[in-house]
Order: sequence, then C-alpha cells, then structure tokens
Amino acid sequence: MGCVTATTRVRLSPEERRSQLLDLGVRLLATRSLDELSIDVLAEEAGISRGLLYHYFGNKHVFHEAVVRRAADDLIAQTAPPASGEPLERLLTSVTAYVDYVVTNYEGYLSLVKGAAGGNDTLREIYDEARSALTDRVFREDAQGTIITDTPAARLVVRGWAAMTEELVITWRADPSGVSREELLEIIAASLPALVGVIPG
Amino acid sequence: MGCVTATTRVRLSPEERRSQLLDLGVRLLATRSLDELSIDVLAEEAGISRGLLYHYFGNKHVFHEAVVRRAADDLIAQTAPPASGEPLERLLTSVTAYVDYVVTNYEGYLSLVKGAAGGNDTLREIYDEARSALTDRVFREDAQGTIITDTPAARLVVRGWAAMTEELVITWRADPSGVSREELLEIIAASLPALVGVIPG
DNA sequence: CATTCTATTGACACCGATTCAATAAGGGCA
DNA sequence: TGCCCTTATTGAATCGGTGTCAATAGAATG
Repeated sequence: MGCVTATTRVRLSPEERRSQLLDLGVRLLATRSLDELSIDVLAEEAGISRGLLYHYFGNKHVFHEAVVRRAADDLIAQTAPPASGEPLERLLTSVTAYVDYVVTNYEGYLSLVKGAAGGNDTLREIYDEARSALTDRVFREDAQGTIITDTPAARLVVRGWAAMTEELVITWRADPSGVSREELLEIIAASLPALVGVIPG
Repeated sequence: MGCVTATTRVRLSPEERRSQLLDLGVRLLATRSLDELSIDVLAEEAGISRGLLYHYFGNKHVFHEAVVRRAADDLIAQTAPPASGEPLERLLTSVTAYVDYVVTNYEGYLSLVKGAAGGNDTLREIYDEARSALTDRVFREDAQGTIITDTPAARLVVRGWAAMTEELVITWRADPSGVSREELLEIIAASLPALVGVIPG
C-alpha cells in the first residue's frame, strides 16, 4: 500500500527537491507521454502542491525541458564511449551501449524521442545534443587521425545515419522477430562505412 | 482587408463543410504546429462557431487525425510513381518528387512530421502509410521481378532508409549550403543499394 | 525558546476543450 | 408565392488543467 497521503509538509533543500522532481519526471515518462505528464499528475505523484512545481520551474514547458534534458543526460552517460581504443571500435562500443539502453528503457526512451520530435525547438536541440554525443566522434581527430573527412555532405550523411539507427532500434525493439541483436548491431555498424561510400565528390 | 466578419450564417452541405474545414486545417499547418491548431483558431479562421467543429469531428484528436490524413494523402498523391518504367527508375522519380514536395511545402510538412511523430498511435499509423506508399514498391514484384528480397532484415533496413531520407531532406532544406539538390538526390538514391548490401545472411 | 528565512501551500483567475438545447437557412411542397 | 420541415449551425454553460500570489509553517540560528 505504501505510505498514506502526506500529513505533514516536508521541507527539503532546493537542490534535493529539484532533483527529486526531475527524477520522478523521468521515471513517469515510462508510463505516460511527455504531454500527458501534467503538473497535476507530477504534483500528485510527488506528494507536493502544484504551486511548488511552479516555484522551481516557471511553467510546464520549462519543466518538460528540464526533464528531457535529464533523460538525455542519462542516455549520454550510459552510452559514453571508452576513453581509449580504435576509433571504429569505440564507436561500435557506443552503439552497442545505445542499443542496450533502448532495449531496457524502451518506454521511457520512446517518450523522450516523441516528446523531443513533437516539441519546440528547445526540446529538439536538447535531443540533438544527445545524438551528437554519439556521432560527433566520428569526425573528431585523434592520434590515429580523423575517421571521416568533415564536409557538409559527410555531416548530412552521418546525421541521416543517426536517424536511421534510431528508427532501426525502435522498430526492432517493438518486434525483434526475424533479426537477432547481433545482426542488428552488424547492420548499424556496417551502415556507416557503406553510407560514407556514397558521398559524392 | 478581406471580408468583414460574417454577418449571416451560411449553410453548406456536410461534404462541402467537412472538406472546407480539412483544407483550412492543412493550410494552417504551414503557420502553426499541430497542437497550436486549436479549435478556437480554426473556428475563427473558418468563420464558424466552435460547436460546428464538434459536430463534424467529435473532438480535437479526431479532427487532428483527419487533418493529418488529408495532408498525408496530398503527399502520397504528389509523390505517386509513374505507372511504367524500370523499377529503380520509378523509385528515383518518386524520391525526386518527395524531395521537391518537402522543399516547396516545408513548413506544412514539418508540422505533419512533428505532429505524427509526437502524437498518438493513430497519427503515427497514418504517417506510416504515407511512408509505405513511397517505399513498399521496392518489395513489390512485377514483370521484371522483385528488386529486394522480402525478409525481416530487409524490411527493417528499408524502413531505416526511409527515416534517413526524411532526416536528410529536412536537414538539407533547413540549410542547403554545401550540398546541391542533385547531390542530395544522388546520396538518397545510392544509399538504398548500399544499405541493402549490409544485410546479413 | 524566540526569531527569521524561505520552502511550501491553497485558493483563485483564466484559457481552451467539450456539451447541448435552442436557432435559423434553404429546399420542397401546396 | 409563402409556409414548413429538416438539419446545419449557434452560443451559453461546464469542466479540466495551467498559471498567480499572498498566506503558512519547517528548521536552522542565536
């Protein structure tokens, strides 16, 4: 049954409260879509008044942005590439972590993607950052040199590859029949060089 | 200045009225996003009462679905492939029409995509139909035979290719610098065979 | 234990979605 | 031509969720 509805008000430090609300927000994304995540629902679940949410986040949009940002940070952290190793191998490790992240956090990830895709520019920008964290490194040059030459066409293609990867993972997770996890990873990994090969010029 | 605000109520046949409201809805998508397309706004623009919208479409969701369906039908009609010709050439013609459609109807198309992506299952399904209209033919076998063998992995890859194509076109249209329309078309067209090549098995 | 700072509340104003009984356009019939 | 009758259309009332703000009460400090 859990606790009874709050009797005495509890006073937390702003950092703790803010963090609690954001965590709860991200957790609730597994159950509802972003715009079903109303102020009412969150206040109810958190056991606080609606007014408190408006105290910490000026309005619903700001709150949504903060939640999406936290979810994106989760994703970025979980798919961080290893510090060392072959550039292509590091990318593969990252992609594998991404696939596994989506598989385990499917519902929440879906809400994140849909919310960002359907939302305002700010939301899309936040999600773009997460994508870039995954893909930008193919342009970053290190001791071994750059993997892909940085041209407008190459940027475009890599961005397209990221969109394709997202679609592949989401679709596969919804119905994995006929394709194994390893085959999926192979498709994604092999796609990037295959696509780079079609860049004109 | 246009006409003054309606003085006498005009009575249309249900078909005419319904059609008028849907057309207006699609047209307004070039200016606002789907969820900024409120009942108030539409009624105002159409010069009718809010109640009438509820008479024709039970609620806002249903109205939005109908608008998206009409916009998707537009897209499908405009990108219909020629009846005859080489399968691959027919696909290229379709893709070219798709690119040109997005270029000219950019704002409205963005609203369509965002609305479908961020919306409920019904909305996504409608948009999926439009995508399928563009891509399914690569599996259809005709006199020349099938272009791509129909397997779960192939279905997945073609779906990914469609998502990539959408991302490429939208991104390119937002900032075409550095890549010409012909190069874009070349990238998209060459991508499909390149991706089919990475299918395992 | 009193004081003070500020995290937290609850009541209220407001806007858009939704309902429904009342209204009137306009085609058909005498 | 003028009445009638169907039904397209309206407008007022309701409801649920957002956003505002002065009032309330933890808890740390002296």
